[in-house]
Amino acid sequence: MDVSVDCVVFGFDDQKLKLLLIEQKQPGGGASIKLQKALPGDLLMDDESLDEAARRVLSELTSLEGIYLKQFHAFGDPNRVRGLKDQEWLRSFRNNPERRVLTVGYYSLVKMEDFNPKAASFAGKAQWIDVYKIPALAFDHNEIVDEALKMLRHELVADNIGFELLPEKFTLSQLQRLHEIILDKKLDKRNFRKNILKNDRVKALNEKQKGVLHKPAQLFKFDRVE
Amino acid sequence: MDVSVDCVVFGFDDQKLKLLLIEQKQPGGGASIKLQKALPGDLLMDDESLDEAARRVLSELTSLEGIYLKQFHAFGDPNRVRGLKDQEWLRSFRNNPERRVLTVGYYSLVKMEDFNPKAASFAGKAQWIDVYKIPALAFDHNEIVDEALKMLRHELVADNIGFELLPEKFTLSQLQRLHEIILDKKLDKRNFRKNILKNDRVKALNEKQKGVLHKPAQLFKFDRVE
DNA sequence: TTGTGTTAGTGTAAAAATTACACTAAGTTC
DNA sequence: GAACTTAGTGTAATTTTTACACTAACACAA
Repeated sequence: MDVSVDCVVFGFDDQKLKLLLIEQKQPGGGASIKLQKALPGDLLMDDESLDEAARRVLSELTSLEGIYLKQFHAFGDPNRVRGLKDQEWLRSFRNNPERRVLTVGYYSLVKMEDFNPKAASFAGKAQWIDVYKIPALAFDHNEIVDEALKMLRHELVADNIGFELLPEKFTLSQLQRLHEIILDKKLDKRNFRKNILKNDRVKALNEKQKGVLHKPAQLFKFDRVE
Repeated sequence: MDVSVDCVVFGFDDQKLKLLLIEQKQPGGGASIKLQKALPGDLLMDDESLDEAARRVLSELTSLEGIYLKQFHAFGDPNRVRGLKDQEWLRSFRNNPERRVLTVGYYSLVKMEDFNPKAASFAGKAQWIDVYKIPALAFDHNEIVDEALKMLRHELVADNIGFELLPEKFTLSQLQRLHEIILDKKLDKRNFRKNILKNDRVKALNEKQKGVLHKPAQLFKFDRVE
């Protein structure tokens, strides 16, 4: 059996929660097939752990290091790579396209400003897609995305990991908007701020927002070291 | 690469939290090797999903159906089956003992009364071991157990799954003792009861404990259907 | 039958956490 | 300096959580 990892990479652009998807590679030789979008992922290499593989996939795609990355579920349906389009594609790229593939899902939080797919070397291969407008993906990737979303929503409130999706310096309004969009519900401004600020690792900076046409907001950072 | 599932099966005997471990099979042919205890598990069969495999392992071992069972983590260290004793054992039982094995961990909650290892057909192969006295296990099974325990502790408070480890009819004192032992801390009786009883699915029965030499306790059941 | 041992079962007041809610402040642009 | 826009702040009411001690019901022994 083959084993792969797939990464569900979340990003946030101040308006929408997005997902990093890749366009499947077109096989060489003219015979064009129906391409689908897919999660970035790869087969495990011989001497690589699951975490290493996931980190490799991420860094090959984005050149980013030190990104938030967490295993969340293994997907092992024996038919998960047996879809028609999936088989067509696999026949072009795998020695054993029929072979069963188990995949381990990772979800990852990226500061979107840190990665511009257009600028990356394999230009255009990857793109940020609105999480609420995901098309039909290859394999069982839609299911994997759904699970990752559940996980994200859960960890967002349980562990306050929202800042992983924001720039180093952020305002509390940004963070609140992020929560509201991910959880799809309005939050009370004052209560939200109280809640965030009781976390000691959220530090106010001596710096304000600039170039906005209203009262500039205080900037904060999240202190990783305790 | 091979893929297996391993089941961390918890049980509770009113005093201790226990784990179902099996003694590794002795290879035939006299050449006795050092045997270790291990988690029940098996390689995936060709057309079997992960969940199905885990359920099969469990039902082959205990003949029980409808047991609480949940995937919790995949373990993929490339060297996780390369220990000396592990290799020795694998050489006796596997065609490709060197082959890398990824395993997916499941944790499972069993009513201990439902399964007596002594009585099962492969008598003596399995046994209940105190979770706080686990010996060195085969492969990375100690690590798997540790992760499962974390998961159990978390779900016990988050989802109140304690009754899965108790008989159909149980008393609140039993349930409290269970919580205290798993979480390793004393709980306040009154607050504990309030907390449990605000869950509508915990139903008082018209029945009391019998044969105890003190005030008999009210029995409760957990209503699975909503 | 009475007393003893043992666990079951119950309520309340104090403290802490969560919720709901509305106005002033600080910038920008015209 | 007026208009616009978002930032930022406190308090009272409600809910949730905590701490805590005595009576009730049974078995057994005397």
